[in-house]
Amino acid sequence: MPELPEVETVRTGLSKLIVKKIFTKVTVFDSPKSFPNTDSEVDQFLIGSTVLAVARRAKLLMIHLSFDYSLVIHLKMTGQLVYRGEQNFGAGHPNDSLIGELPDRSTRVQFEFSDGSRLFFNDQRKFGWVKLMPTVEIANLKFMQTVGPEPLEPGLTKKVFIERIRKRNNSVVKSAILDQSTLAGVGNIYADESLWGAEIHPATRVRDVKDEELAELLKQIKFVLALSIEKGGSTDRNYVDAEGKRGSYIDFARVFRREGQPCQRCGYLIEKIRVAGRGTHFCPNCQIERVSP
DNA sequence: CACTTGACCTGTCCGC
DNA sequence: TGCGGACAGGTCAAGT
Repeated sequence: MPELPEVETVRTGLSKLIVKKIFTKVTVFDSPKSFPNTDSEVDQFLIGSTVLAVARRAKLLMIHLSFDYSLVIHLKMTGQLVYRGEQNFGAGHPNDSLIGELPDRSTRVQFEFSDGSRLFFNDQRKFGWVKLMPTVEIANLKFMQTVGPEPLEPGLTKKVFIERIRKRNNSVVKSAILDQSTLAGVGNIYADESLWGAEIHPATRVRDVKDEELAELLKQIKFVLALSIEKGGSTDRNYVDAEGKRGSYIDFARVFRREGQPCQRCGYLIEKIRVAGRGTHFCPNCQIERVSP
């Protein structure tokens, strides 16, 4: 579930909630995959440390700590990072929260701070992970060495984007933009949304897409990601922010989960097919697949 | 090598 | 209502 806008929303929320807090206790309900560190590493480098900052690169979250250590977190499909103050219920109105009292059966790790507040790492499908490591080692992670540019950074010009995506000329365009080494942060939702915006059929080979269409695709990717960050991300089923609240991008989605509904551009009914092994939503009238001769 | 497919898990929904 | 199968937003390893 969490793609760039969701992870960025969690990052923003956590920045407001946990910076300067001091870790006092960690309870791991499901190791080693969720949290592979040994007790002695945790005692030595996490307990007693202070949160300096919360950062993001692609879909990875990093909680930087004193003593030059960091917690690195990937939410994968169903991961959540939810903060709770001293009272164990969601922030705001009860309706804002998708989840009840914590920990619950999806809780993998519980972190406690010196002021009594807590941070929960929940993950129903157990694909996500949390790892405590020296901050300097983050750059050596294989993922960090291969991941492409941030789509919302000014450095990602259309020239750079076209150059990178052309390396996947033989792939279908949806697969190429889902590839984190092409650019960072696009997942299934925003792939479909941006391809609709650029009027490109998701199964078109990259080689059959013109440069100016790729430039438009990049523009649409930037647009949908920025819009979604503004809306607090997409909550399809699982995703919640650091306060347990849902995001509202889905209300603005043009194709994702809108099969059978009229296209906002032409009125044809949105269809759902499989492309690159993923559920794919598109308009069969304004996104026509082209095949090279 | 470039690209696609299956595996990792649990929960939910749909059809019989 | 019960049960089997398909499917779910990400990434990697294995296979073609």
